[in-house]
Amino acid sequence: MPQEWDDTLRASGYRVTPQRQLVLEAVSRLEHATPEEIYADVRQTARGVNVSTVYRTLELLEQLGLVAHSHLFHGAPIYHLATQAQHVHLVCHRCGQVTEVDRAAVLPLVTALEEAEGFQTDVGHLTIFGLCAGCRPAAPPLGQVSATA
Amino acid sequence: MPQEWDDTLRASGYRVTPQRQLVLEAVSRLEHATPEEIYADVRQTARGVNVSTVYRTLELLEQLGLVAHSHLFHGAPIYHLATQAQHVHLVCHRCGQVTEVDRAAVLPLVTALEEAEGFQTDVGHLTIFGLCAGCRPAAPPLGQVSATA
DNA sequence: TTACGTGCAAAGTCTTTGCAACCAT
DNA sequence: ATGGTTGCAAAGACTTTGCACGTAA
Repeated sequence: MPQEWDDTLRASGYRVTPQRQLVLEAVSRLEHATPEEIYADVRQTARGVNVSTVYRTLELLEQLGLVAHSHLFHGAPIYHLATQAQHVHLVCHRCGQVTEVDRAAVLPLVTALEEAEGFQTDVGHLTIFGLCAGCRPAAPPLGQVSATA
Repeated sequence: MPQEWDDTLRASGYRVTPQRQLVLEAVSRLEHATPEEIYADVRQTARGVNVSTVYRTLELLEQLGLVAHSHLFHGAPIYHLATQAQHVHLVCHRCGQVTEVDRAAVLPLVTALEEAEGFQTDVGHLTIFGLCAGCRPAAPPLGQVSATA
């Protein structure tokens, strides 16, 4: 259903504007982007668009359930289409690489939390930090960030 | 070993100062606190301490592996003692309650990611969003944030 | 036509940085 | 004594807000 976004807007009493389309397209194209990146992307098409519009639009689109965000890095919210929300982000502490894994990978977790705590996990909002296959050492001590003195 | 923090500092060539002690105590006492909250707490004891010192100290203590932080809410880093790092935070979307569960609860996840992706999960950094037992409805549709129009 | 949405600029929040005085070692 | 630390204030990064004009419906 990624084509009826405009219906969703209108159905909720909001207007369909080029800015909103541009932002949604940017989120779709970039897949994982900060407001700033989305802003930059949008500007390549329409120079007039303002940052505040991007923020306001992202907020609206999130309210409507069209996009979602997670906090992958320090202070930078990352937006993505809600239709891709049902995956989990793996973020590598060392190289910063973001990998997506299917929600199936975390089903054992969801089940465990459900049983142990009665907690209903929001899988689409889940971000997992650690070391990716390429960065993890052979015998990894699960270390903290190495001090730089 | 929560008493040898000063040795850790000195061993790494850093000085032991009242400010650093106060910040560490605040993190310990508050358990889950933002820099702002830590600052407020520290000020109750020593009025002279400055915000920038709190930030600098948190950064240092994190480098040394004495404290750690996670991103629990919108843009707000939450600090806690690294000795309590090996637990997972469950954050309720509706009531905001933060629950801690033992890392054992996520072992199935860690194992699954290890096998499927070769990804080494940093359990201490893991924050899971969802609905807590008290907030989840009987037949919960895992909804987005409700629109306020 | 009507009022929702946008651009613009200013204000706000949170965090970082430069520098001289200060104090742990 | 000596250089790591701190306080202070200013700068920075990111996000929000007020208002008048533009525009979707």
